[in-house]
Amino acid sequence: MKQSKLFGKTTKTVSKDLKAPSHRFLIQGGFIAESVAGRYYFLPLGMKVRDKIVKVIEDAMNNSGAEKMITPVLHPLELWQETNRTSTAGFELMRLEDRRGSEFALGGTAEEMIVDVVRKYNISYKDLPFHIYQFSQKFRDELRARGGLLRVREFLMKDGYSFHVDEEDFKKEYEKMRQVYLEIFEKLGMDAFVVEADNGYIGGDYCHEFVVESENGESVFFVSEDGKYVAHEDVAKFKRDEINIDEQEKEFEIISQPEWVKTMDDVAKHYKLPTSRFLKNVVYKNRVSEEIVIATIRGDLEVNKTKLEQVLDCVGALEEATAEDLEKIGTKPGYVHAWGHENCKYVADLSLKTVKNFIGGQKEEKTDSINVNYGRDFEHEIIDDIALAKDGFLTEDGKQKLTQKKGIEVGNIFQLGQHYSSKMKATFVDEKGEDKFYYMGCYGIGIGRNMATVVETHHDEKGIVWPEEIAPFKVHIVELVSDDENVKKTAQDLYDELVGVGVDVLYDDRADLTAGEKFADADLIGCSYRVVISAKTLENEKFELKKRSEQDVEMLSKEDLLKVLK
RNA sequence: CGGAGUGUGGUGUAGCGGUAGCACGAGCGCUUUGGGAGCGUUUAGUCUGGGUUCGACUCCCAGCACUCCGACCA
Repeated sequence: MKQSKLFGKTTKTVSKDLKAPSHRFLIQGGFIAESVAGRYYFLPLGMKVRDKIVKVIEDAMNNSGAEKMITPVLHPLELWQETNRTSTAGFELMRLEDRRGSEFALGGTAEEMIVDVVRKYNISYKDLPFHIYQFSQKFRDELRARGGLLRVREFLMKDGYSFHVDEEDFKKEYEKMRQVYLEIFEKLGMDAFVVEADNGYIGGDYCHEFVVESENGESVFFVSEDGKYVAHEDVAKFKRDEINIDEQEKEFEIISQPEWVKTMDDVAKHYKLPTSRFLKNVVYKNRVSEEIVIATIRGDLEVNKTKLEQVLDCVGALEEATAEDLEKIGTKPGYVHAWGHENCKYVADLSLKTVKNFIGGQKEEKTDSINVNYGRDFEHEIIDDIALAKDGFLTEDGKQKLTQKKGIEVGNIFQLGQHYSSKMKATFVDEKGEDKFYYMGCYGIGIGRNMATVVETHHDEKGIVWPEEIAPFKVHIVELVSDDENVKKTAQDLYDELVGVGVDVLYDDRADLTAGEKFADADLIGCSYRVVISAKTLENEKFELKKRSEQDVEMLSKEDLLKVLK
């Protein structure tokens, strides 16, 4: 490709609003352009990279035995109604209607479509297992897009779905995909953590996220010292330290307490005790059932809403309660009791068993209760793990420290079980001639997000340093403008020769640009090798070669140069 | 969806209740050519709709868009 003909330009300045390096460099380098928030044009340069990432994934999938296909982008809404995901899907579905009044969802994930196509055929256990996948544009009505390609409303995703006779067979595929995914991310130049995660609205029992550590990531997860336990904050288990478990239980009392004592900090100050000695109530409302949920937890811990939803089996349904909600159960913010409210559900965190003689739980304007003991003075019908883990907490067995990390979720694999096949009555015939529901898994990778994540992890102050596998071009020939006609001819000859043997080359043939501008662009775009041809290099009949990832330049004869680049 | 903020040439920005300025880019001419070069010249702008005012880019209201925080989120 000749750079003079390349559509899309680099820019010297870019809005300071673009904080994520991937966002800034991809825009500045002319890889992508914003249409509206969360929707991007991929310019020719960005398309080159995207195609290469697609190729890496496609090759890996095909090698694993999966088969590529494609579903329509418009999904009949009835399918989503079959699985009851029109309202419960965590993301708002984008809906539309054709002029005959048929309703569709713009695909955001494709479980229903795939199950639907599979159930159109009479399939025997002999046909199983199989794994079908696609690359397709996904639409998600994200409330807030951010960070350029890191979180968007429309993006290319590889999503695969495997079908099995039972869990045992499925597990082989799950394990295989875990390896395939790790190899894909390695080829893309990234080290991914395999993180136990929450299933969310996809359904099923367990799943893993592949997370690349990064400052600009949104996934928070924990890693044990030996690296064997890696879990997302929404599922991370940890040991609650025993605060004063040996203390003797004292007599329950209601005592007076100054009116200024309102927050957790206030009580800690007033009683001169750590916040772990107090009871805390966090109130939620189930937006589907309207039920009020009161989560009671040790004062120094926080409730993890996702864990709470898992415990109550109401994924995505909880929201913070408002003052009006509290009124309905006869109280107001700051005066929620740990027992006694009618028409609401109480859930306790395991931490309530680590403290004797809690303070709090029955706060009124001028009084509160002290020496409150869980199990003696109050007890909730549910006690479970609903607390947020924090950096430095111990693993469940108490043997290792957990380190908190932040990263970008670049892919994930899900166990779906018979969640979809049973809801959609998708069956195969087993060896006894009986209809059985498929046992399923699904596997996703967002292409644009991977592209952004590569930039997040492969850049310096001047621009992107693409891994060779997915660099837009392997070689960037930079011809420095000169009176010497020979410079142009030498550059053109080298370009023709490399292109002739199938090397991917970008040739900066632009006239009237200074060396500085050309070098700055080359650094920004980030091709793996830069070859400079100028009057100076020609003096010795040499070519200057520099790897983008290294500082030093080499002067090579054409023969040696071709050996490196071919 | 709640809170905050911002909207000025293609891009990045300044400014003021009274003629809208700078830089980059783009076009042309000349010069220059190893880290975003110089001179001259041309080009192009106050988000939309109302209101206040003699006069609004500026103040007020509404809408839209974008950014940030929260909520939400394979």
